[in-house]
Amino acid sequence: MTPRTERISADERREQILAAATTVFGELGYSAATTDRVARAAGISQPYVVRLFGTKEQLFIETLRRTLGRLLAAFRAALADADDAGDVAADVAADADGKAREARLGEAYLELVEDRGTLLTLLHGFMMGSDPVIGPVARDGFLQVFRMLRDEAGFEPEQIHRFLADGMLINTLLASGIGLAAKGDRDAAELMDCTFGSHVAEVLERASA
Amino acid sequence: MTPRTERISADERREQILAAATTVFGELGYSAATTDRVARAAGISQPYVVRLFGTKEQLFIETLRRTLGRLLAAFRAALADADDAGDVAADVAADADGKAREARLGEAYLELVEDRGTLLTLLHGFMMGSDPVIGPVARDGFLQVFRMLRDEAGFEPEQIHRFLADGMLINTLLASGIGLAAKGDRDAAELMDCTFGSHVAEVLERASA
DNA sequence: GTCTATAAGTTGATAGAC
DNA sequence: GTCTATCAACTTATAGAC
Repeated sequence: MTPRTERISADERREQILAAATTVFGELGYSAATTDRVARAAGISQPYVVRLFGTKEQLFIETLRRTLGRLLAAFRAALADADDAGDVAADVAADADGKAREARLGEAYLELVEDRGTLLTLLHGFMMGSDPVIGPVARDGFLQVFRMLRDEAGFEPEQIHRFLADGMLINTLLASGIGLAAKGDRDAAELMDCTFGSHVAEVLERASA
Repeated sequence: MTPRTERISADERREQILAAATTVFGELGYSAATTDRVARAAGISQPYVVRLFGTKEQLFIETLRRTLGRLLAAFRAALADADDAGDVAADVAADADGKAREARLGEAYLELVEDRGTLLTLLHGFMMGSDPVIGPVARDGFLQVFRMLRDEAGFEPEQIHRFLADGMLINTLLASGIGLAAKGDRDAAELMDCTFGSHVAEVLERASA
């Protein structure tokens, strides 16, 4: 007889819960999200979620850390790709090289963004700067991204500025649902088109769904 | 004998509550904020807040609308100033004129941002795009800003893009508390400096406090 | 115009069984 | 490794007095 819930290792279960938590926290934010929603999204009981992570706060922190880790990993993978491609034309000007890396990282970001929960969890984390325990985690993550852009991607200050600013605008358009609204609203469509080309606009529309 | 709470007109009281709500919603977000916190910030009882606004959701919507209205009003005032100044040199190239307006609006935004609650309330609103009743209000507000930049400020598409992107980055740096952290953290200071000049960085530091 | 009292619902967390 | 039962705290909203 199949048990109601399959017994799997604690590590697998934790990962499963963190994935579910990313969706739930992303959709509802930290305080509107409930451990019960996370539990049901993971297909287990609410007390078991608490048992495994101690507190809701701890669950969010681990979810946030995991998401930040994935973001950095995706960027690093994109950089590695960019380096490979760069070998072919190793002599191109450093400036063009920087642009190429920027494009690669941008693409990597868009791919991540297609998972709505991932990015919204990050955003919600950044919004909680005044929380004494979550705030430092979020800031630390942001600074890690900054250092990566500066030290590993070799971005110029102005490049960093633009990259981060565009990322935040994408986040906002996504979170507010303007990406989706663009289908039916003329101004929204024009806004999407003028802030980012039609390419990005399409990705955001898909991601909004 | 002075009554516990001074009796004032309902309109005055509503405005007072909305101001308090802006601070509380900004600091805690929609769902972590309680009607009790708002009441205490306004110096009245919790049931009275509910009595005047019907529901917490309605209170937030009115708070959000008021904040969006103030944002637009501040931008329009800045544009009026810019036009006055422009008269003196009415013959300058349209391009330079656009830049001047951009600078004015940027300054106006920074002034607003100095009230932490105002901007964070907006941000929280934008994050609630998937809420069936709050989402539309937030999107509508965003689009109003877009139309104002396009039709009243006469911004070029790329100008709109940059203006919005920079605004969102400022919001994030503020909300996450990196602006404040810059005082003690070398990387945070460099981040602030490289994304925005030292002028803006100083304002953001003040606003973070 | 404003309060006190309180009902009713939700949610995080604990205890203990299997 | 996972569940059921359940408590305690909190929060929105209502009723009714002043």
